[in-house]
Amino acid sequence: MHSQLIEHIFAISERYRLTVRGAINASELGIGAMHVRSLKIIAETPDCTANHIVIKLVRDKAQVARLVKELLNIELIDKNAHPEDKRSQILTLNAQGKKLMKQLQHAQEKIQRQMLQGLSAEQQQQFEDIAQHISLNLMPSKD
Amino acid sequence: MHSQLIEHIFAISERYRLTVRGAINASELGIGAMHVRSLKIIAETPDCTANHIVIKLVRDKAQVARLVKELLNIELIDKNAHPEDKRSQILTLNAQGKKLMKQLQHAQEKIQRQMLQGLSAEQQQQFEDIAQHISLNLMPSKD
DNA sequence: TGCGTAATGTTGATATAATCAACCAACTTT
DNA sequence: AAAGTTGGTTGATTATATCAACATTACGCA
Repeated sequence: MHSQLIEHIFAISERYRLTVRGAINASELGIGAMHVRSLKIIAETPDCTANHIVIKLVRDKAQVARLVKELLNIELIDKNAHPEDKRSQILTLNAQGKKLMKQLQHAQEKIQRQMLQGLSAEQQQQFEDIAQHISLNLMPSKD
Repeated sequence: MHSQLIEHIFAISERYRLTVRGAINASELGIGAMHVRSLKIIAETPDCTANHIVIKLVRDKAQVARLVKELLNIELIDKNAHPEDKRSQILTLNAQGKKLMKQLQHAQEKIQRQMLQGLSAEQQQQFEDIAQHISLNLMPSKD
């Protein structure tokens, strides 16, 4: 059985996280991996709400609320009233957030080049497809 | 670029962790994913030391020291003097630890069957090989 | 239209995991 | 013998996660 498989997955996840952190001086900004992931979701989602982030990250809404609050505090994002639902706010990157997002993108591209080194395009695609398959297999079911 | 790739990796890692946790009633025992990983390392390593766990998990030795201490406190492992190095202790699973290890193995086999469902043996092997390749690519270098 | 339920978000409290620094004893190298 | 390194411990702090309770708003149904 592939008991080593999950250790490789853990290793990739942990090292990627550490590498991104180092690359953007996360400590200086007082943000961590989860802040970064939230920023990415806000960047790529029109009309992004906290609830959307909860769904995407599969996280407790309390936790996401705190992440959003922290991003507002360090002025990387703005929030605006939802046009239709008074409970919600629309989250967007502000100028500073967009700037950081660019830096982040450079860092992540570099890391991805490193991680995918020595792999053919076909292998990369296969790996991504299987990773998606596995992650869906592990999706918490509703029943 | 495969910016979704790392999100799949994160998803697999996080869901696996949660699933194992649930499967062995980790909260009852007061242990978490890192305890479990440490137990596995102790189980499969003759003459296991805390330092060996540090190397395997790529973790701060302070953290591993605390993990080991907690495992000693809940009486899943024993420690014995190292025959040659007074600084070290040899860690081993005791009867209770071995029992839990069996439970854990059942749980992990089940989860792995779930995660690998719908994948051919060849795909599984390819995925594991590429995962190992990627994790080595991300290994922190000494220079 | 009013009521009950669900959804969105917030806050407090607590638990798990991780990191940095300083320290001690033991081992290795010079 | 002294200096440097290693294995481990502890305190302090930070990051991440989860549970529970709550308030407000939205929705569905009788």
